[in-house]
Amino acid sequence: MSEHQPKIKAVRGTRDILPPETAIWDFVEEKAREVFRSYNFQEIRTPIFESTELFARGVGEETDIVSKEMYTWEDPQQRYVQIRESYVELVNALKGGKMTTGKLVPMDLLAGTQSLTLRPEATAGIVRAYIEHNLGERGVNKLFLIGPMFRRERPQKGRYRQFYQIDAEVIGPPSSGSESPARDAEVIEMIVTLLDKLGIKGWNLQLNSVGCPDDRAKFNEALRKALEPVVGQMCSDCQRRAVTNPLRVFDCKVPADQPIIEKLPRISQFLDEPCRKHFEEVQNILTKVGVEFQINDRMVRGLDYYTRTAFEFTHGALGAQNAILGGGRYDGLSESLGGPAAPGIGFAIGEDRLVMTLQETMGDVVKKPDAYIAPLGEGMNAEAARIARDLRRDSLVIDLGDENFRLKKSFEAATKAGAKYILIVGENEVRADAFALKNLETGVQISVPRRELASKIRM
RNA sequence: GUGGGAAUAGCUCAACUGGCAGAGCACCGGACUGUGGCUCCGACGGUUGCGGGUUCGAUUCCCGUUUCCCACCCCA
Repeated sequence: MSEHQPKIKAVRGTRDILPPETAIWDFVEEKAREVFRSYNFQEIRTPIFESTELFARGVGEETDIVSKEMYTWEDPQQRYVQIRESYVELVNALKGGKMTTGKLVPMDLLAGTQSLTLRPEATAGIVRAYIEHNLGERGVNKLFLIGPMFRRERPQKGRYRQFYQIDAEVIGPPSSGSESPARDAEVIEMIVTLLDKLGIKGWNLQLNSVGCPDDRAKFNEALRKALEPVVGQMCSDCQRRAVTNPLRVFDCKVPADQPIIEKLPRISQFLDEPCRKHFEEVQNILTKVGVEFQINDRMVRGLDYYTRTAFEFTHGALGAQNAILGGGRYDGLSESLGGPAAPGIGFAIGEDRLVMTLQETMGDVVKKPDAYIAPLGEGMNAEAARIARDLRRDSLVIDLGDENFRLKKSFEAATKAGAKYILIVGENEVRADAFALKNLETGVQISVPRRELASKIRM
């Protein structure tokens, strides 16, 4: 730290997650892995950046995410271009010089760059990997992914430009049963199990079916027609929505608009027979397994790929960003990315928001040291290191001081670290090969022979 | 992207109408040279987010800017 160098800070919308808060994050991720494991999900890790086209085609060009929130850049492809140029030179020299690079490579490669994007969500990347590695050959895939996502939105509480999602997907060829309502119900019930294990109460599950693309087209049409005569009486937001995205009218919270919205057509009236039965069966299973939900036929989800089942878990005390997780079915996504038919359903938990709901109720998930070793006097660091190594190999959590500390300072450090025991390693102890072990909670101190240290500390 | 509020020590916050920038906690040292928490004493800690303007004088008023918070939008 020198003079008046301006401090470099975390950039807008990003943040450091520091201890002890990181312990809560570990706790959440541990529980997630444990629960997912019991439903036979396996972890997948995909790259944090992908080709821009993946999200444009997968998530949808017209969504807010793709149209204005992605971190996208042109990535130089120099080596590729150099090889191409020398290749062209070579060919021209041999054959008399008619060849142009335009015939060799696609336009974006000719320009020497390719468009890349930091992933704004997880599903597109997972489906890309599913297609790329022919994962459908394995039958149904139950996958989960934990990691950061990036969206260039204006930050506020519970909304960051780098945020973390815990994502899970069930995807496979239709013959594997991936289309079954049983999968929808299983995934939702799994979430409830996870929330229970995390001790999160007061959540609310909203459920809807957004039908298949045909249903939605008809619904959109009907909605437009129904809005035409009444939209003039609605709030300015709704007037705008009626033009840009009529579905969003249902998000309106203006009291005066509610009677009008109540009378608008609902997606539920436009579901075709298979979609309707599918949705009924999802509800049926959820009811049987005792998962409480509310049908909300006003809930519309913002990503283009959703079909049929859509759901959202909300939690009070999160402010305006009250959705802790959301998900749904995406039966046509694989095809739209050039892959085989691969119906799927998945969800993404906003880990930042989940941790927020936990922070209040959570006491102490930090693992405190079992013992603090206090070397006392010259040459004792080495002796202490040896003992620490033995105890740690015995799976104990050991913190270690320094031989230059006065004993008082070692005690203070041990207390601050929250250690259960302090172990003094001084000349007297080394000579006797027995060490002073004091329980910092009870104040009881005993002398313990070297070989009994681990078992005494464990008590 | 739009609108509103805020920013002072590591943390939580004071500072009247424009007049020497402070407290509690934390941290470090001492009282106490091999025994912590309690107590007492002391020290450290700041370009008042940043840049400009008004003024004899700005943490305070004005303009700009950055970041956070709240709401919109949207979503996890």
